[in-house]
Amino acid sequence: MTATIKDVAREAKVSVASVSRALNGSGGVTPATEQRIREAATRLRYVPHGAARSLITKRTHTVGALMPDLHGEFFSELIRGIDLEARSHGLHLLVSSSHDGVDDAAAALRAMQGRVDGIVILSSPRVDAAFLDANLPEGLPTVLLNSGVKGTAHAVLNIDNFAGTYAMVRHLAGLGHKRIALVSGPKDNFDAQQREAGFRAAMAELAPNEPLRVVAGDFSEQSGYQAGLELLALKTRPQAVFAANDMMAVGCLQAFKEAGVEVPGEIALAGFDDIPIARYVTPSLSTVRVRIADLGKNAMDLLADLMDRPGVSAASVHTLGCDIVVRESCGAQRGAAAGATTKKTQRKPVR
Amino acid sequence: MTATIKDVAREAKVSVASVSRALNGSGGVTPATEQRIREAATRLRYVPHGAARSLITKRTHTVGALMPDLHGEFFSELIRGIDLEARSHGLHLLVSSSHDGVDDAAAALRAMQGRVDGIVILSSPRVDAAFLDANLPEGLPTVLLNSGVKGTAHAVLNIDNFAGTYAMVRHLAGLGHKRIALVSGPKDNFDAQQREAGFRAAMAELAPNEPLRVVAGDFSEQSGYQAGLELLALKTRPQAVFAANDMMAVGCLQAFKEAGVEVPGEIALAGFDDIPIARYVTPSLSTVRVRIADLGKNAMDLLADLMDRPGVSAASVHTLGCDIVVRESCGAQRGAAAGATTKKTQRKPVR
DNA sequence: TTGTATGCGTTATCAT
DNA sequence: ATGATAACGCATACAA
Repeated sequence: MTATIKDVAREAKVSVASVSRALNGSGGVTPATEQRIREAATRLRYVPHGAARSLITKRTHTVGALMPDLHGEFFSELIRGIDLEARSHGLHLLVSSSHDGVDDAAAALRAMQGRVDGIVILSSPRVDAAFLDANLPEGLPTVLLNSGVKGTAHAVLNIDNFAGTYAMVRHLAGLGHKRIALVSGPKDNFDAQQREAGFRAAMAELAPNEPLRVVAGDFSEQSGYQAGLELLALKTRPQAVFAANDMMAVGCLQAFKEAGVEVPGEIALAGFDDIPIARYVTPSLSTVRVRIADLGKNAMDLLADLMDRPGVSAASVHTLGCDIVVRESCGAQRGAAAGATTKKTQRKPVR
Repeated sequence: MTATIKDVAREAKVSVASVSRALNGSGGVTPATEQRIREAATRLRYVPHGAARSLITKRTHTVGALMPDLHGEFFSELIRGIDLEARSHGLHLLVSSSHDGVDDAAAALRAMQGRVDGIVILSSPRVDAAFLDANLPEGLPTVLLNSGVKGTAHAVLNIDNFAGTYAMVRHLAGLGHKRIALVSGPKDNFDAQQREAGFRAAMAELAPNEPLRVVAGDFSEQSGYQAGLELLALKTRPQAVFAANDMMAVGCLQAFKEAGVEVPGEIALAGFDDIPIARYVTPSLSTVRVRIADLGKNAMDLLADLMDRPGVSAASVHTLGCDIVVRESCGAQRGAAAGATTKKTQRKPVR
């Protein structure tokens, strides 16, 4: 904070250029003088001034993470995955979370100018293609997470919602359940859309003669509870319920419990996400596991890749596979058994 | 990323100085030319280069957050609280989490040099007073979270573990339980130490004739499970168990369930933290709630305060109160009832 | 009101 | 191998 390169130069009786060379290992400096310089540096507790360095270097060794206002496990695990991998690439992490409005996000993005070498963006309905075009500096390496935006010039990494849902529906069908209902998520949410698509595709194939039962939710526990009540009121009750996320499944479970309907005895239940709560409810919840930290790690790897070779077209689409986790709520044999259902982080370049 | 202040100056046909003045509102510029400059700036999508600006300004408008490798709710809520409050102060957040080793943390701290105006540090056994003295740049505003370090030159903000524990023990005692056992946390963990101290103080006062039953845990669910088994094996079983955190309480609960011991009928149970899982286990878990986001918010406020007036001695100790949350596991009437038990964020300057 | 010139701390270029 | 010195993009003291 206080000692600059000049101080070190004076202390070691050399020029600032030599100090820079010695400390950066650029070569061209006698072992003897390097030794002297290093000693002077530690004696003065010298640490290069990041801003000054990046001004000339054009590199901040920092990546930004832009995400909406999230609570809970998803956020922390994602950040954790990104940060861990960033460190292993020698990069730091500038986080800007908790922004809800468009202008809020835009301001955050602008503020990252000249402070980051690349950005990971977790999409939300508000942060779409138009927004990015308008606010993202040209040429800044960017990775979009869970994004529906197509045909952008950016790398996109998605959870394999479709395959995960499909696999779970197949599992339920394999247990003999044909009347499977879906509790869907918010209409404008990308994950929710894909999960519903997966559900419809699976049902069309596995139970083509069943009428589709879809009741709308919004990813909240409360909406899951409501959906649970609606489902119980149906003339012909479903044999199984697939909720588009775990929180809604938990809400359903509560509704079923209060109505005295046994799970999985009278009705099977499954969710999506594998939040920590899933294994602690009674009965424990079968679900589709998303390895969130891996999502962050892969995003960071993708970004580091883009940063390494600038100018190259970044457009590509990647997918992170999910596993299904069978617990008690869907009536199968109890156990940790998890079948890998979707290919791991398969890469499919967009044309 | 590409347009600099010079480009704007050329475009608006003025000097760079005028551009700077106009865009920073330093005054001394005709409304007409200001208008012209602003238009040129937006046309060129000009955004000031952060590094360059902070080089001359000596201000980065960024605060750092240094924390150990944490999963889950605590991390995310803390970051959320800090980030939210940072934004309202016009500050950005540079996160460095997930470091476990001392040198790892030291490197992270060094890397923040010249990139932040202040730091929030979540202490861990490894990050102690000596570490901070050695690695913290002199004069950099710093707030220590959940730290046992005394007599440092920094502001310290702690959870009121002592009072929270005391209040819960009092609640249990008020329910008629006198034989209360403690499942303690890691010996080198500051929170765990304070919670044990609170437990001992409460027992000394509320059940002075009872022998102390303390079984060691390490904050993990597994250790709680083990502790639960040990407690069941005791000649005289405790009437209530207070676990130093919720995860251990959940472990206990599992042990009790498997042993066919009813909670709260045969044994009452309480935890600490109020993690989301607490309300979803059966029976739901009574616990001491820590408002983690508030912890982050207060830390950020403290830091902003320090940053505002430099040079002033920062030494001070602050405490964030907790509430007890009564659920089913301790046998009281069901309900949300939460009594505020400890003073809110009281301020006690250290001499 | 506006422009010129200097310096922030560093790396990179070019002499020596 | 080492030292001057010019950038980097910006804010500001000073001159006009």
